[in-house]
Amino acid sequence: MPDSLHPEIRRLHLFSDMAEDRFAAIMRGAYVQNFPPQIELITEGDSSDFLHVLISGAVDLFARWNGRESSLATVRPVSTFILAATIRDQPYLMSARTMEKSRVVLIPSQDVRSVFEEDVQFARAIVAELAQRYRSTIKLQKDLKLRSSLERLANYLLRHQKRGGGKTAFELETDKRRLASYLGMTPENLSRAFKGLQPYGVAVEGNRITITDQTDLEGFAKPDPLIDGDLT
Amino acid sequence: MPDSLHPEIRRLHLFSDMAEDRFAAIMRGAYVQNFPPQIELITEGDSSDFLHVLISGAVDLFARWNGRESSLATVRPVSTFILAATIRDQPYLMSARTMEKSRVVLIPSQDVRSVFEEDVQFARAIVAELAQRYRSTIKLQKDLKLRSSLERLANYLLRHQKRGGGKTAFELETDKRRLASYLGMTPENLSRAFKGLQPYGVAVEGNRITITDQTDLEGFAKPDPLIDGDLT
DNA sequence: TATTATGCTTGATATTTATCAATTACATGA
DNA sequence: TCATGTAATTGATAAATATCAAGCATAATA
Repeated sequence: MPDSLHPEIRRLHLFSDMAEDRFAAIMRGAYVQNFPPQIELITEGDSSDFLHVLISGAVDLFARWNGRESSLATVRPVSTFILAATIRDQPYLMSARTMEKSRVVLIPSQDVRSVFEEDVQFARAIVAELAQRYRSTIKLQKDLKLRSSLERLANYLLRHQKRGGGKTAFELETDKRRLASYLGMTPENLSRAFKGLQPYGVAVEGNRITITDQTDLEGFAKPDPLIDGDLT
Repeated sequence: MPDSLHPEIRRLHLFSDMAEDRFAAIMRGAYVQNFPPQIELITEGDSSDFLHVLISGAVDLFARWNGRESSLATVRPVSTFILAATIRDQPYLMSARTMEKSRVVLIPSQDVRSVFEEDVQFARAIVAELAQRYRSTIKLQKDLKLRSSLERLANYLLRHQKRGGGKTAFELETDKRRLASYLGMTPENLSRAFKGLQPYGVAVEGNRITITDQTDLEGFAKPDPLIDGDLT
């Protein structure tokens, strides 16, 4: 793996505080791979041999059961995924596939676990990361159980808008099929949900969303920092 | 707080490996409280001043939004709750209320965070616990997004049966109203769901469930270790 | 023992969401 | 440029789930 990638990975909160030689040790065993779009990187149930770090592109984390499939999260660079499985040395609970051409660093799980035992800074960083992710999934659960599909979409749009800098118009960064699955509905109903938000000030043109009435949409969506917040 | 409670708490994986003096330090600042049923111990949004350890009784973790409410988890003794909020020093995402008369140990969050910084064993235990809980919520999310309400109930019953030793007949340990909320449905629909499982070998008599046809029920429920497993 | 409160169940109906079947829009490559 | 495949939309219908209104148990209380 080229050393030129080190700084990017090092910048991740997970690795930023660890001792230099430990970091080097972890990087020695790691290697980079490039994947075309729509490649299944991970299949749920497999043993977690590698901690993955997405360097560029995008990855969809999803799950299957009884012939059905549902998208659970999107990974965007630069960030790690399937940390919990790696740490616990247990099978992956989610599958992962590239959404676009992606570059991924694979770190042998055994190395991660060893360094975790030795490096206190690293252990702490892992705690912070896990706690953060745990809280994110709790928020998702609240979103799913407390809101209707229309409300979920409305709040998704507001979150997305905020993350993009708060501009009135912005692009969806995923196809609608996947967005529907992520929000827990069918593509058909997502289409109808967009129409349903029109009266509240949402205009859709392909992947371009325009919030024509911010106040109205927020009035309907009732965003809550304990569900939609980035920081909390 | 009476020292007699120490062994019970010490037995928790979270505290079992830490140095004796650190444990003592944590226990010094802790105190016990007894609560009657239906008391709200924690309200989401509040700052996380205490790590809670349930010693006896039962606690419901739930969330509210826009006048609605949904049960997210049940805490049974002996175990901690709201660890992630404590570690991150961020507001609670869930509210908690006693389901029955309960005894709770309150450990100042500041103490937990200090010891977490000093004690490597403790930090590791926290990692293990958080990773475990994270994986549990992922499983819940899969349950919720991939299954119908009837399937969720069927699998819940099978999990519950297993946890109770696998006997043909067992008791629900919560009122049906809460169970419905936990499973993401209305009490009315839970009633109907029980009836809907009758043809698959489920008999209900108040809180007593009898699995009259294990094979049939499992054939319908299709339990999956990656959703329903305790260990994975 | 009667009485009241509470939780649970049932039936009727409404709403939400999914499914199925076409159709349209859009991008890709021959 | 046209052909072709894929995604998105639309309409019609079905299924799942929620709501509303009684009714029926059960257990606590007077």
